[in-house]
Amino acid sequence: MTTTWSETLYVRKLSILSIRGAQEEEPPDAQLMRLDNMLLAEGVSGPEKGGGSAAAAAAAAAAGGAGSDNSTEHSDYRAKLSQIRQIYHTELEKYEQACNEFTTHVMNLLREQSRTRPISPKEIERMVSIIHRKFSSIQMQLKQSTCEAVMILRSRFLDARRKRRNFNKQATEILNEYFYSHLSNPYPSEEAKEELAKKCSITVSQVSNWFGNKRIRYKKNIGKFQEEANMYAARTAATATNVSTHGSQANSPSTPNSAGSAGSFNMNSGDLFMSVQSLNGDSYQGAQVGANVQSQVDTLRHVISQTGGYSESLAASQIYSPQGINANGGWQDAPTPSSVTSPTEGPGSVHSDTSN
DNA sequence: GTGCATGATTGGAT
DNA sequence: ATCCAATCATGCAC
Repeated sequence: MTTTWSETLYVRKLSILSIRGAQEEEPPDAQLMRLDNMLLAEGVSGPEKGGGSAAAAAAAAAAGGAGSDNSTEHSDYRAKLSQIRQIYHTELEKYEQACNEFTTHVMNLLREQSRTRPISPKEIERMVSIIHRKFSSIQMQLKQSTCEAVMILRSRFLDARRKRRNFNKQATEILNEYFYSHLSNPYPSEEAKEELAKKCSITVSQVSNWFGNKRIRYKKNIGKFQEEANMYAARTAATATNVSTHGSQANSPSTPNSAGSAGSFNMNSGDLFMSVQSLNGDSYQGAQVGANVQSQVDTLRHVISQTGGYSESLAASQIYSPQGINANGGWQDAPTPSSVTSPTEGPGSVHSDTSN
């Protein structure tokens, strides 16, 4: 049995209630009072209407945030809560009725027995109290399970994951554009996050989530994202007109160049070879190089002009390791790209991308 | 229905 | 505090 989110959630909350009861540290009245209070607060046991809607409104407000479509969910919540409420009340009534019936039944029995043997009023009192205790424990169970039901209902409405909505296409494009144009270091600053959030009309933490997910998923399966990368790369290239002329220049030595353009983010595993292979397709090259120009071409040209050729290891070490995902994986090892790009900072406007 | 995509959450590492 | 990695729960295409 794997515990679901709702189970863990309500079990955590419920432990406050149930642990004490199990320990019997305090009179059961206290536990009963807690249950009663909770049911009252949730609007289950209180007056017909009032507390319930307040609790529902609070839950919906907490869950909905800025959402405007929570009215249906709100009514859904209310409907379910009133369902629970109804069940609770009918059951409670049933128990009370049964208790009364059973008490009178026992009283009648005792009365009958009193003809044959003497029965003290104390004995009657004892019997009645036993019956009442039994029924009140049943009642407590009912209250507890009702609390559980309300907890589950509430946690369902409070859990954001249940109302996950995909971001709209425009937002995704903006985020992807930023991601792929900052592929060498896809860690937006706080300000950048804020700006992206504003542009996409999402929250900053959603931006953070998105980048966290994107980085990890990109790294896990670079090959899968290659096409997407190329697409956004081409788009960025189209906007970066001033560097497009250099693209062809850097384009001529095919292998190192394609590796270089891809190298900044592909140095993780066997995926590298896959992506490099795909990049060697002539249709990709220009776009890919053009896309990365803002952050890469200057570095490339610098290295190329310095080495004068392609000493494989040298080129690789100079191009890949500082900026890209290194052998250990992750961009994390290059947290300050400025130190990496600083050698090339003089000739080119390497940081033009960050100003985006 | 099933499988993949995706946003959110959680726990651990730094 | 931020990030990564794993995972959850939902959305969506088939």
